[in-house]
Amino acid sequence: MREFMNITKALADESRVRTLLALRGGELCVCQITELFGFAPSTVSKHLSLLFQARLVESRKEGRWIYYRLPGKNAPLAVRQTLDWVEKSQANDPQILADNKQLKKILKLDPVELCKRQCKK
Amino acid sequence: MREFMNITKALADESRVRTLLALRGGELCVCQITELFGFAPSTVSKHLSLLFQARLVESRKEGRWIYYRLPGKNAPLAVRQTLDWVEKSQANDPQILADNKQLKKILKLDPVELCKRQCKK
DNA sequence: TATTTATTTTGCTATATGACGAAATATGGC
DNA sequence: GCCATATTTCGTCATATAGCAAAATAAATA
Repeated sequence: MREFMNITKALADESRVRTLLALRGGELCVCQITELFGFAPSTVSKHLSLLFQARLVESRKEGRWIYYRLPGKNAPLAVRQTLDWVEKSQANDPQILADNKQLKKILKLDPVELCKRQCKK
Repeated sequence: MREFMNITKALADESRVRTLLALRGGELCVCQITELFGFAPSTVSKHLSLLFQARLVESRKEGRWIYYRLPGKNAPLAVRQTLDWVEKSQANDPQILADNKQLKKILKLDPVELCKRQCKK
């Protein structure tokens, strides 16, 4: 139950749901997700931390960057069922479609420049 | 998205998840659910109201009693998928099994006596 | 080693939420 | 109509959460 409630609480915030759907296209570093939402990096980090605790995302460190991604086949059944359900429910939501579009633009930018720019702020 | 977030927020509370699973055995009146949790009736009413807004439960008025139940086949797809997911995930959870056991005892009591007792408190 | 920079942690504030009890709203029975 | 009672609504309090900015970490580079 505890684990399940970690999952439902993680899903009870729109930004976190949008994050999960944004990750469908592949892993993203924190600054790319930050760019997508326009939040402070610390806010995004907190959201990712909650998703991570619920095991709804995995992460990978590469130098100074930390990439977050959806979990693979080896993920717990509960997690996979959750992600299936969320994707099925929201794949065609207007907000999610807009996010996808915005993400494409972000992915075209040089991530190094992107991060640098955010740190200046 | 709004509707989906209503659902995820409704699920982000343990009592509400337990309520959904308690209703698998059939409709229950508010005082029966109140008895199960030991909360104040107003608290239970609020929880049911949130579940209702998310369309995760339906209700039926019979005299002074209001019965809540899981929605039928005519429920929106999103709702049915949600309930399937919750049931699949939690059907064997120890807390839920304990609730089932407790529910059996409650169902043996005369609901009229049950409600009367709660109003005295 | 010192500096830059990507991310997280911490401290803070505003808002949201869960709990209760009291009051309000039905509805049935006298 | 008046009382009893099942449920909801309202007001209040304590706690949880989302947001930010600033400080702390961690890692590449000068």
